[in-house]
Amino acid sequence: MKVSREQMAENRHRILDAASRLFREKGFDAVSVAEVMKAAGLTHGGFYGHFSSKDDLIAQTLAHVLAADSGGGGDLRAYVGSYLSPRHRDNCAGGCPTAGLAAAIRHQTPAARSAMTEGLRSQIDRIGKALPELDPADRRRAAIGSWAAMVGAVILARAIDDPALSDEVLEQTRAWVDAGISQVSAS
Amino acid sequence: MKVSREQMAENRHRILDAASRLFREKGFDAVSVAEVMKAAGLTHGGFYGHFSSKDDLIAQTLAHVLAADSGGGGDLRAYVGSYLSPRHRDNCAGGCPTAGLAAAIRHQTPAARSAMTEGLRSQIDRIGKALPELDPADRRRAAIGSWAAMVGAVILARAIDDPALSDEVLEQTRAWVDAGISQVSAS
DNA sequence: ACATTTACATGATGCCCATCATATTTAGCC
DNA sequence: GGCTAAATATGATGGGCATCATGTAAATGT
Repeated sequence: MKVSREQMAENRHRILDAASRLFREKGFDAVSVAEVMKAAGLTHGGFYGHFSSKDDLIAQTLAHVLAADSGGGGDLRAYVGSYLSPRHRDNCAGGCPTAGLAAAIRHQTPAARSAMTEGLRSQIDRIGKALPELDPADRRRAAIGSWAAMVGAVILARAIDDPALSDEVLEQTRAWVDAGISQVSAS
Repeated sequence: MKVSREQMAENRHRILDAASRLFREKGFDAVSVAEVMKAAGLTHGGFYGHFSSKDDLIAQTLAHVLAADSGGGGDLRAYVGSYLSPRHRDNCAGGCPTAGLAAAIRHQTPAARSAMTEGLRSQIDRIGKALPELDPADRRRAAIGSWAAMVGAVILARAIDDPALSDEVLEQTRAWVDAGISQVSAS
């Protein structure tokens, strides 16, 4: 059955949101088109009315979720603390798409890689802007280094089965990043 | 045809090596059992004589390659420099299995996660041992923070399509880690 | 030497999934 | 209000892949 233009736009949005959560939770390969559509409250048939392929869905989902990902707007220390928390580690589906998906993007289409590139660029800028006390060169270095450590720590913490070590990876990285952004210029 | 016991052991080793390279290059899902066997110079039929399932192959491959991964044996700065190099970024198949596979381990069996846990533990120890000038608490923090940043930076650098930004992520992270391991105690 | 076991090859089997074909219903326009 | 086009549903289709079944030949032990 046909639906209103407005309804269609909402459906499209629901598909992207559902895909975003499912991809972060289970990975691109482990999620079927039908599963995404079902999670969006539709059936698999209408999929190709919205997207030209699963690869297209992946690319558009990435652009969608990376644009929405508003990182360190306020206090950087608080952002780092919540990013490197057990709560975030355990919340893949609702968590940072970079931590959840970056490693898989190597195997995706150019459009997906391009979306990731823009996402990374703006994230580095956002973190840099939260470090106004540093001079520009140190600021960029601190932003990139901190972000790499944050993403790496969450990926490592999620990969292992020892909860104590996983917690420790998060907490030590948090302390390490905190120390780093307090005293960059002394290198 | 049957082969000598020695030949069989060599075949098994070749399968693990081929799987290790292919998994790092293309990811677990994108590599078929038949492809691994072919890369090892065999056909798919003999596979289940060596492994009970593809999941079993994944777990054993991880244990194999993580045990072989001798990280920062010598100079830590040199290790960091080669790890965060364009050469390593571009060499997935022969590069660090943690950078290539850690993010995918979330979706694997408990045996695979367990192998990853032990691999991380020994890598943290290795890096820590390369920082003898620090006192123990700082040493562990520096080892974990540095390793998280290294892994995260390579994953990010591999995920994006802008070579200049990719190079910059590696180089700035290298400088950031270098600075961090020079002056941890000042937090 | 021979029997037996065993490692590997060839050749199914069955499932899952991306994508396509067709039907149905209703929104959008006159 | 009726016509047309569009959005979604239901129902194929075809390929890839993990796994299994069976054949074959050579290594091993007596």
